[in-house]
Amino acid sequence: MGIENGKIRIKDVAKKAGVSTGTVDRVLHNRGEVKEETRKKVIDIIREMGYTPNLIAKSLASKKLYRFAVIIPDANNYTPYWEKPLQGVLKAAEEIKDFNSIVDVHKFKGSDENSFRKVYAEVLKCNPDGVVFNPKHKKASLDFVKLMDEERIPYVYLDVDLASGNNIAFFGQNARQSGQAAARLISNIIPNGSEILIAKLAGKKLVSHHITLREKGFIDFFKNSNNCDCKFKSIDIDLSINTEPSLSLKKIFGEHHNIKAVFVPNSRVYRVAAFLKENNLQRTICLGYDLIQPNVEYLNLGVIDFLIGQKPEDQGFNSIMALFNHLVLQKKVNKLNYSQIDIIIKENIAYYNL
Amino acid sequence: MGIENGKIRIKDVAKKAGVSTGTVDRVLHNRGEVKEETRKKVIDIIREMGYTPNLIAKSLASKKLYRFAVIIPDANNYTPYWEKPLQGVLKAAEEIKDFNSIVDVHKFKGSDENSFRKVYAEVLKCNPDGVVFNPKHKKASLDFVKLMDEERIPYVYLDVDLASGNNIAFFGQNARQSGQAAARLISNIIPNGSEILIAKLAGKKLVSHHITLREKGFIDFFKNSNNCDCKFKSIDIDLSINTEPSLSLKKIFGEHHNIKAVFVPNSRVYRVAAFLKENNLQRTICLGYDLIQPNVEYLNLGVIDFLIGQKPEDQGFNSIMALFNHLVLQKKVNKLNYSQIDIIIKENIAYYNL
DNA sequence: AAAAAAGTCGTGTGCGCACACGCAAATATA
DNA sequence: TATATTTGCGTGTGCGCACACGACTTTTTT
Repeated sequence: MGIENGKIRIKDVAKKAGVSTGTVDRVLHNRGEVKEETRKKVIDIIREMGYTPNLIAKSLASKKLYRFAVIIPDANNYTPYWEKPLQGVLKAAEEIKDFNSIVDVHKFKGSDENSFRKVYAEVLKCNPDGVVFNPKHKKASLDFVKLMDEERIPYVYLDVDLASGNNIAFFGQNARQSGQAAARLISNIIPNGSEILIAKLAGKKLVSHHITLREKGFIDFFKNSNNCDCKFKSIDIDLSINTEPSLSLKKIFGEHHNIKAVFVPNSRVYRVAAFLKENNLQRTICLGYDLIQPNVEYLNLGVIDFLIGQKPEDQGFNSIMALFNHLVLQKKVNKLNYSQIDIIIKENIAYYNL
Repeated sequence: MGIENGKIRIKDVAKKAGVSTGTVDRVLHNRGEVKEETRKKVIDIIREMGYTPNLIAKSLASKKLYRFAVIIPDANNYTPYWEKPLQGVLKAAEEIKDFNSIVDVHKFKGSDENSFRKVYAEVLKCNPDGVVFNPKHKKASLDFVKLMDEERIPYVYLDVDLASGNNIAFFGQNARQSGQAAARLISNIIPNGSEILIAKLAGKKLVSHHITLREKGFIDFFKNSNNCDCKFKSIDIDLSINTEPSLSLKKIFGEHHNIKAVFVPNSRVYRVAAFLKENNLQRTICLGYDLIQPNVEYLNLGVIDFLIGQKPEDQGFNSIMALFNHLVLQKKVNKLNYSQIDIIIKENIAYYNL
């Protein structure tokens, strides 16, 4: 190391400037107590020698402990999905822990806005240096964001893009575009004039913005494509009713005999797959979202034909790293970060589902 | 920091073991000069307290400079592909440079075994601490590997798996499986009884093992699938003849009128796409490999229907990180690392081609 | 003019670890 | 028994940086 290796240290700058390391340090951190004249000189020499701080040493010497808070829905039987971003978050936590940075994970009940409000109040009390959160509850999230802006706490959106606020970054999928990709895959396969079922399965009647966008992209693709005149049948299925989704699906398939494909714009596609299998409808093309366990099983059985993936682990990981880069390393981070739209079939799933 | 923050330091271990930090250090580095009895005790306490070294401090204190060498084919007009792994390598280099680690990139002429031999001789002279290389030339690579084994230099295979040698890791695609994925995509679309053209375009008559495996996977899929009786026509096209590939393709399409799909098991698919476009054969399903620029263009034009990607940037990046993890962080690294088999269509390419 | 305050700047210490050095006890050699 | 040699271990220093402390100079106040 040292200057002979091309690495300029504070010491080298100080020597050349004819001052002490302390003075250079004060200049570097804008901590004042330096005569303007010497400050200028030091700055010049810093530039001239191309000094860049050694991040390793910087981190070791710094007593500042960075605390990052993560607020995401609790993974449960209905939404095992959120385990994946969590994995990524924890991996990031491991990776930055030697840089005086720790990550606290807070979970809220996905469907419950008040639960979210309660959690963010807790988080604010901890005075975090940065926050990653899932702004699925728009109103509450806007309130949260306002508070963080006041306290100048930087924050990152995960999975959903609030589209307003001073977030330093967003990580998630371009929902509309993913619907278009899904449409292309299906339109490749089914004959002209087929019917397509769009099945929106939700915990309650809550169909999220996300899902709407996916559907929109899906339908738009067919609209804009000249050689494909398929008919759509879009239905909402309330999974909190325990005869569902069987009830609704039976009815639909009974009434429409030309349904060649089912598009499920969220991760509950395995519920539809179960129905298809039980009723010997495996030849119906079935496409849904996310590589959660039951979906993967039906894909391997050949009941689900395609899954759209979005690397939720990476999203979780990158969210934390965005905060870290912004605050600790003071690197620039991209604001809009769309994940890949992964197309998963039986033959390539082994290399995604790690 | 310190123990009150849950961070166990050498000092803490030493105190609890009733020895000095020096002794703990000797135990940690297996540097001997410790009585077996105390060694045991220290080891136990390390485990008990869950000590993990602070990588930051470790790196700062270490005077050792790690040099990694990378040996890959030179990217040129025929194989722009190799720019991608290089990008990943350079990104990794940037990321580890504060950890006393530097990366030297050496290029050889892809088609020339002697060029490869010359380069590896140079590399060995530099006494690298680790090597990442592309063992496309089997014989020469085996010789190289032998020399490295003698010098106990760890090495990583990139893109091609030599299947012998003491490599610490391999990064690349499962070629056979990627052929299967390709087959599924095509078989979904084309009607039963169609003909499928398999066009192997190569610089000379050199068809690599890679390509053979992709073809094998492709054909096997159809064999094992019961409801698909397609006919295959497999041809080799020598691109060093400058009337190719037009000449061969014209002939084939003239003789076979039921070709519904073309499978090109490497990145030269854009040459076929150009032919299809010129001859108004866009309706033929066209599938090939790798997201190089001309391929991407034809995908966006709708001439190429699918591309199979393999994240070569990640492969390059991960190869270096494997060496780094192995040598510097002394973490375990997986030996066999198959990349994802990315399925790329017009609608999702924007999120892959960065 | 003396005392207080403010403005500048150098020095020293510690972050957690690696490693050189050297001391003391145990063992070997004479 | 005296003298080498080995074995086992503690101490000290430095990696590049952040920051506290104190010293010295200049300016302000009384």
